[in-house]
Amino acid sequence: MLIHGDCKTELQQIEQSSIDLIYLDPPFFTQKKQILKNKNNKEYSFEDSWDDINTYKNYIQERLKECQKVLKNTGSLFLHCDRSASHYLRIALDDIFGVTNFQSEIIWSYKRWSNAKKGLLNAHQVIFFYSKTKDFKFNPVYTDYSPTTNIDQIFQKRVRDKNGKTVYKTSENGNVELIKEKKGVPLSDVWEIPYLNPKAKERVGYPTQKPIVLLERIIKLVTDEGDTVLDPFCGSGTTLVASKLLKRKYIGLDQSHEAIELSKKRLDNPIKTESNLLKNGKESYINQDPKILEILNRLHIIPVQRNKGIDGFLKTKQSFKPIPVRIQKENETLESAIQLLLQACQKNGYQKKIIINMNTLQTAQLFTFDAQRRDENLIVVDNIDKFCEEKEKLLTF
Amino acid sequence: MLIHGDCKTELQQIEQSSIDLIYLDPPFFTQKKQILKNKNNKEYSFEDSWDDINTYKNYIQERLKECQKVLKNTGSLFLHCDRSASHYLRIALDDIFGVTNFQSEIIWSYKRWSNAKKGLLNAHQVIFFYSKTKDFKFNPVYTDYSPTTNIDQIFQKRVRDKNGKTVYKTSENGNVELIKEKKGVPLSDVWEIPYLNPKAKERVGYPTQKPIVLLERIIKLVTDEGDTVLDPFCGSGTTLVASKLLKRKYIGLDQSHEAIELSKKRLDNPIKTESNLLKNGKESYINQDPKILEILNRLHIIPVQRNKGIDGFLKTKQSFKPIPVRIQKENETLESAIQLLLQACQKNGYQKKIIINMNTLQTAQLFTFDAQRRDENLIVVDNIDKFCEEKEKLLTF
DNA sequence: ACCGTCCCTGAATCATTGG
DNA sequence: TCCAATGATTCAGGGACGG
Repeated sequence: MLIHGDCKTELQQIEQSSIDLIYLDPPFFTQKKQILKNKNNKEYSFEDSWDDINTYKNYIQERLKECQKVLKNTGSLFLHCDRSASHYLRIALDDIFGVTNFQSEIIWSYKRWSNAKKGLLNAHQVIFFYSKTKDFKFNPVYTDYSPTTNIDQIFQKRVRDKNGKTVYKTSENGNVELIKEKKGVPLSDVWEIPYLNPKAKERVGYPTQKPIVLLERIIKLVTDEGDTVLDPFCGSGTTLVASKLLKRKYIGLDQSHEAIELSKKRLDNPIKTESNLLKNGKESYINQDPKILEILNRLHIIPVQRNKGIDGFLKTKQSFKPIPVRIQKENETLESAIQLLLQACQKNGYQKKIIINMNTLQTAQLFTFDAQRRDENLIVVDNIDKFCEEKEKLLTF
Repeated sequence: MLIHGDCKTELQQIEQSSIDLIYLDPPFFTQKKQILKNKNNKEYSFEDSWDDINTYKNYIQERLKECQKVLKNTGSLFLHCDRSASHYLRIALDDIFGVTNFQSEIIWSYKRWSNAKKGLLNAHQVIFFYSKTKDFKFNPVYTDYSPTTNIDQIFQKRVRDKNGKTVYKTSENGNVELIKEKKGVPLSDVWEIPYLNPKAKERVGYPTQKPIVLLERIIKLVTDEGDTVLDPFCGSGTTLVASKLLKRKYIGLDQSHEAIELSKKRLDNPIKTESNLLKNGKESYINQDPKILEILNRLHIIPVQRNKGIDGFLKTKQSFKPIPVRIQKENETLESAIQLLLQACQKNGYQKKIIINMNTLQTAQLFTFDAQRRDENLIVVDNIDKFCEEKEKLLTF
């Protein structure tokens, strides 16, 4: 739904406690008129000059109050701003939502073309995350371990010794005991997401347009399919497009008729730039050979950088499992690959180990077993594609 | 110099306009007593519980006013805080230093062991950077280009076309014109610096201890050798240790006698943890061979990821120069290395080109010249170490 | 001295072209 | 058809300059 008008009055028309997520991207108090042209030279703009900070503060405050009323008890609000007035906005939010409902100060950090400024290059904006109550809806997101994490070790069980100190548990035979799975690292409050590139197709010519991926992350975090998302300053409609792509209901408000028209057009034909940087990003895998990494990636294996014998650990949809994998290297016999893997696993009690056999990629069968290998709980994968298909099933052993 | 006492009164004893940098790391308003034990089980603590936010605000405000007075006109203040009270602190700073002297909201982001909290993992703290006047001292820091940057291109000159649009300049013969030098990417306001590891040698057992590298970055940014750094809440003395290591004068204040004693001890025997993450970090160079990268690094050459012929561009202490370099590869004759480099340089008007000859690393002479190569402005470097030594001189051609 | 306006800057990265 | 190399475009910018 798209509504043309000032959100202060329009929000009063919306049923109370009916919205799951409000994302606001109001003027930032830059004290400038924000102008941009689209590809057809049509100009879009909005005014962001104010008499003083108090005028601005009151303007936002009035609207935030209305936002609070329409939120469900399980709902959340994300307020996007920058250093210009973030401190005043935060105080207003504390006031309206209560200090205890402050959840996060999210930092959106990005690389950006630079300029001649004396001092540091500004490369972040701030998003305040408040919930209406402590019972807010939240879908945890887990990320990969950093390449520096010692993945061998975090799978080990821990106990407290007699002094109450936590130590890694070792069984009688000197082996380490392993925990079954790890979910990964909870998403942090610093989000590195590429800035909307000058050449991106996603750009529509509206000033200060935000990337769809940023909005998708927010929407997924606190809503489910079918929930309702509201953006009181919808501008070019990024929030609404992201909501639509994620099958959420959406309500967009804006004072500018042009913004509403533009949003309508975008919703009919949503274009989203797939960011390669975001996809491939920092997993710029330091030591490993690109070919090997490609295979690891295809098999959803988390790469290990610091181990002679182990190339990675297996990952399922939900978690990492302590199943070490080695891919046979180019100048390496299958036997020596196996030896290296087994050596690296020696003192660790891994239940299963996997070798990817690179000699036999074309064979129809999935596995090769023989007696000795079965004893060692070693699986030799002969057909990567088949393994890929059936992995989820196989991992429930 | 170390002074035991409340900085409010002690600051009044310090000469006005005499300090180049103040770094403060006051209590964050966590409403908890901060306690930690060192390796010998000695307990350090400080109180961070307050009646209300106003008591806290006043406490800090009074001390910030004294700080402002002792700063030189060219001086700067860095206030370290976290989300608990950053908004109130910022308002106090705006008030005391003036909005126009706000320089940056620095985000110190780090990876951290996770906890079970519902919501996002807190993984950043905030450092506000204010200058006393607009004429503050600032030593720019430049970082490497992103691997995705088209370095070939950004060396090209640009002009405005008849429509006033900026385009890259092309001379009559179709060649591109190049600008003389590039400095690199200005340091941004988001700093990814590893959190002080619980096991780091650097740790002395004082709660909320900050990493020395963080302080070093701040100190280098706004002071020179011989300048004076002041820390009114010096705690374990990290600021002072960093100042000492960088040959700055230092003044440390703290109300806790134990903190002063600890600082004294640390200053006598400073231990700094070298962070490999920070050193190797993002230079996880995707395509290039690690051996090649090591050589590039040794020669202070900025790597190019996306070019068949060019391995990197030369970097001096101050800037990058558009001088392409190729390192002869393992299975490559010198002649074919030269051909590849020349080919890659064809359309670009590079003045000089450099080949690193990997066959002759032991020879005493630095260069090989012959007539043809001189015409092509090609220098063949036969001795890397010698080249390294004399590079700065040679580059002033 | 202050404000608005113009003009210059520069790295990032997606889209397009080329092989 | 798919990479790799090249090109285009940007300014929740920022300083200089003139009224």
